[in-house]
Amino acid sequence: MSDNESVKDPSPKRPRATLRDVARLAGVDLSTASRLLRNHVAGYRDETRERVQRAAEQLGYRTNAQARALRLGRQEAIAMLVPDLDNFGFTQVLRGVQGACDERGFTLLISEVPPGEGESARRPPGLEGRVDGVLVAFATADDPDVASWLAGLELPAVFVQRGAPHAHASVLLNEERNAATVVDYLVGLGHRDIAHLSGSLRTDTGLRRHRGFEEAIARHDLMIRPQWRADAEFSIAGGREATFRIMGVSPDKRPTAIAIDSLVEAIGALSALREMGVSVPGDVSVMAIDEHLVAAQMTPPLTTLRLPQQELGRRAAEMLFAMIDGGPGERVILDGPTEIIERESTAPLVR
Amino acid sequence: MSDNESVKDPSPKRPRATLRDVARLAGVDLSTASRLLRNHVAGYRDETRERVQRAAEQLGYRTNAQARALRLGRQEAIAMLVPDLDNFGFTQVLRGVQGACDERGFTLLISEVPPGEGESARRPPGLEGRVDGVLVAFATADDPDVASWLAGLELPAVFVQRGAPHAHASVLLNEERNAATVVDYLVGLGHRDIAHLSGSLRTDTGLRRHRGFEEAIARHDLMIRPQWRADAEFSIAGGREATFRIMGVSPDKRPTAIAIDSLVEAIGALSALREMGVSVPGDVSVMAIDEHLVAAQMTPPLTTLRLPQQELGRRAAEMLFAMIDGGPGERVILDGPTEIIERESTAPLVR
DNA sequence: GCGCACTATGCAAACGTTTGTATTCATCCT
DNA sequence: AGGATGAATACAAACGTTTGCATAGTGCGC
Repeated sequence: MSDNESVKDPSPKRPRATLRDVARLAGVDLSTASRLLRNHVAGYRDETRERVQRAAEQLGYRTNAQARALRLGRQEAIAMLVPDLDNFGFTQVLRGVQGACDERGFTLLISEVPPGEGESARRPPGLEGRVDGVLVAFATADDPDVASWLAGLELPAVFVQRGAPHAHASVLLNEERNAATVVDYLVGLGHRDIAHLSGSLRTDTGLRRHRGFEEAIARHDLMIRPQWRADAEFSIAGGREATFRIMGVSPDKRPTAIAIDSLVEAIGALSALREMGVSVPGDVSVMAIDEHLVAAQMTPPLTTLRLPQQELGRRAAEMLFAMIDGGPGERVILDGPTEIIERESTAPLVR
Repeated sequence: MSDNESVKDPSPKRPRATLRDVARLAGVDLSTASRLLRNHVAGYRDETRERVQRAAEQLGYRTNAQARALRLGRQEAIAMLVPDLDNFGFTQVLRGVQGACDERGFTLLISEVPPGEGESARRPPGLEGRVDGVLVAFATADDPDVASWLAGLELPAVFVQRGAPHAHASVLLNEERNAATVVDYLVGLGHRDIAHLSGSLRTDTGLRRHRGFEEAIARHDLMIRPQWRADAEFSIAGGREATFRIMGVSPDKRPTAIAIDSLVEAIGALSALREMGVSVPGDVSVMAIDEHLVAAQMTPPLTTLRLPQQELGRRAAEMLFAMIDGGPGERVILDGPTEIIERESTAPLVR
């Protein structure tokens, strides 16, 4: 620390104009000002309305969100809880949520809640009275600790993207289909020995992709070695390690393709394969679910399945809004369009 | 959309217990309950204190943040505005901020504010009355549009990481030194023809790194071709394009090393170099400022300069807290420790 | 037994809104 | 002309806290 330099005080601290000030200046009652500024009110003279508007403008009036919240009993704000801001999977979802919030005039409060290790889990403070509902993108929603904390919040909650505890409102993608799409693509390239590097099977998403994978394998009448199924955390390290497990067999027993449940894991996988001297896609094709610009920058650039994440976020937010308005929660599976981004980590099987 | 399934209404909607309820149950006055629950009050009997505490517990009382905020005139919350959640540079800073907030019991509101294209810039709504101050990590703080919006907020603001308009409170790193560190390292490897792929020169950070680079070059008594200075946006695409400019000269006029201002740009650079068939580090060494796990996964793994970003975030938050408490803003340059992470994108010059 | 200094607690106002209801005033109908 | 109607606006309560001040109760010295 060095080289500090003070700075002129930015504001002369004139206290903010209140509604009362506006009313006084416009020569009307408080209630009149309130109604006219929220403007969906008929029954006032245009002249009065204008007078109030001018007064507000002149004083630089901005409505005090807390007072409003207090009176209304609602915040017009929601929170989105993500386990890890570094995970590429979330930013697009967040943007979808953000868009929906902007439309409704809701404030979005993003909070990173690293998956809890028992009691040490961070419980973001101040959600308490600050938001009307929560979007939860945990991998570990089943964690009883997190679950009970969430319940204690007594707020409408929608689980999104990463799976949901039983009977909770949620909007998820058709993960069975997504996993199947990957398998179908790889089979289309001629592969028959396909491994699955799954995301955590403790998550709904992981389980459903697993199911989809298995069904697709069966549908194509393929066989699979037990070692070809490896479960990992949604992280670079998890992907690396699982890849060593999958490929750590004699070369003739290796799969010719690996379907990977997330981009972060795929990045780890690439790193492991390089270390093992396995050529991609020469020896093994690699394909990941999740799309992000960075996939194009790997060596080789990764073939991915792009998911409609933005729409996912938007729908989840909309459901949450509906619940805030008293509606019931639902469990919806979003069948939005996916897209295979063909890059260079996959190739037809030559034998 | 398909397969929707309704879900049992999660809450019987018992209205939240208020302080009045607690007081009633404990048989004390509202004010007593209030004081005892915020507990830094002497002068009450222990028995009363306990009675209140028990009542609160029994009713599951949680204080209503708005009411409190309204009364106190402050939110105990701050916002951090980042231009792009996809940029690796921010997550660590965010964690530092988060840590500081947790300690003070402040709520952190993260918001992505994509750099504005004139009027279309998104102004996150509801900052208005919801936070006591703002941390700004824009690249484009000089944008008059953003600046005036920020001023209109009339909130204490601290600029962090990406540079600050004149005379605004800020905490930045010693970017001159950082740039120099990179140059020194490359020179130590024997390089004398060093290019600089800068982050946007419209940012304070960009300018200061540029200055540091030039000074270091001069200090080592080196020469530099004009084409070796390329300015780019802080993005993958920006890095790619700038690299084509730098290397788009006859091979004998190419630099032997490139110092890059950010990891995202470096990722783009690697992609461009691969496309041009330039070997890294065989033909050219590449080193980037900013560290992130993903740097280890590039081909080749990138040598980087790790910045004390977490501390940066923490300090910025603390300064903001001080300003919220009425203190003056400062401009501080953080001279925290940096670390060179040596990987495989740099090599000694052989000639 | 009276005032005094405490100690422990209650009273009430205030923060800035929103909104149900009351009021004023002009107009119209019969 | 007198009451009913309706338009335009004002009154006042309420949301859930915090906090300055007032008050009731206790023990004490005289």
